[in-house]
Amino acid sequence: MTKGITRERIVTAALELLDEKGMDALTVRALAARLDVRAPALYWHVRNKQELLDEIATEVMRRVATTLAAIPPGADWRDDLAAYAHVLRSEYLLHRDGARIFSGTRITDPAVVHMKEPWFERWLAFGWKPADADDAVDVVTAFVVGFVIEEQERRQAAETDPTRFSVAEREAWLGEGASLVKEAAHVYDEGDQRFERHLGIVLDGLAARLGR
Amino acid sequence: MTKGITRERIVTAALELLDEKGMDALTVRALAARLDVRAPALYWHVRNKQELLDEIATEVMRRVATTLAAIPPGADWRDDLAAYAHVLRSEYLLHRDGARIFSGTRITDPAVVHMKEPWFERWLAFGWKPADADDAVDVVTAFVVGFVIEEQERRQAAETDPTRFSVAEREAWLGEGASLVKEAAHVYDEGDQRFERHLGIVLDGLAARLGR
DNA sequence: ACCTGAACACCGTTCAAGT
DNA sequence: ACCTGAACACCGTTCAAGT
Repeated sequence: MTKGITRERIVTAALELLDEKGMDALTVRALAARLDVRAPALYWHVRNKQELLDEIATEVMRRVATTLAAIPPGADWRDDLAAYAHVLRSEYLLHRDGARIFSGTRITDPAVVHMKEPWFERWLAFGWKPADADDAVDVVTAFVVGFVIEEQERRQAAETDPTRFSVAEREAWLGEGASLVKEAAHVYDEGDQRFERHLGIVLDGLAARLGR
Repeated sequence: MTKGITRERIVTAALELLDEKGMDALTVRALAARLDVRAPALYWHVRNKQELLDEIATEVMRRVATTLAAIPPGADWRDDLAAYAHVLRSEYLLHRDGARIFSGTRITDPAVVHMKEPWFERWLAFGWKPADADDAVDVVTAFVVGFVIEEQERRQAAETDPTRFSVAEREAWLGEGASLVKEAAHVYDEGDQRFERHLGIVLDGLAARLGR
């Protein structure tokens, strides 16, 4: 009870560190320092850095699942999946490089996976099969992951090099030609609006395949 | 003309190294060794490791664009986008951790972006606006990125821990309950078939929104 | 113009030893 | 059971110096 390092405290501190300083600064040594301990101490609680990352990713997904469980269920699967997509994106956006780091996650806690069950139950009532529910969740997840990776990359690039994503600079960089590509760039919108529209497209696809 | 290190040769060697040994082994020093040169030499050709990664990602996207340009155009936008999705996934799968590394790409060569133009031209003939074409490409890209990240993660995990993704082991790990989640896992399919089905869903969404 | 040697300030991880 | 000190085998990057 002197130091009281636990897996929980390690994960919490790691997320704080990540948010404050970014992925490159999330080192075993820096994490140990934040917990007022020497680096090798962490290896008593966690096998290696990969396991640490798995643990962090699991915590993030636990927050997603918990947030969702607290939301009143929607009118149909479309509402539910939209809510999932929004919460997942929000949680990724909360953490620097979130989508990159936390996607392709090896969840370490079965309880987090169990939290899918109530959703599956509800969707079956709409006539889906378990495999359909699985497809739906995975298609939406893949889309959100891809979208937010691109989104966060863009934001970071805009921070370090503000000229990079200005329409004018981009046109100069593109040089002659590609007028349609340039025209598209002119009406390019970012953030929530774009996400909403693209998510709508994906959900429309599910409606077409799995029926509304 | 003694060593003849060029940006091109560096990128080619980096891709080889990545394929053979994986992402962690793609170090500046190992890359230099492969080119029969000392590490600092690379810094004459490339500003830093991030720029090197950008250059590699650009080469990968150049290959995607080149492969696509060599394919006879499809009957409609759906064929075109399906071809794009397939080529993108294939190119990612060719390289270890490909989707993770190459997504959120900062393309360094305008010529690669220019290669989108002919596709945009064709799709406008189907009644799309440039912004629609942009949305379509980005939604498909996001989906493919997310799908392949998950796919590659799964494969890697299966390599290092073959029991991890066996249905029986997973059920044991899940413990009691979550019967629908387990049922879905039973009929889970991997690889091409799953990709085809999920891509179909996304394309259906585009059809619903942007019209066939 | 292009490359090397040497150095700096770091990494993740292991392991004997301490309490 | 939990943590430290010291060490190992690395990193990316800089920079004076060489050719």
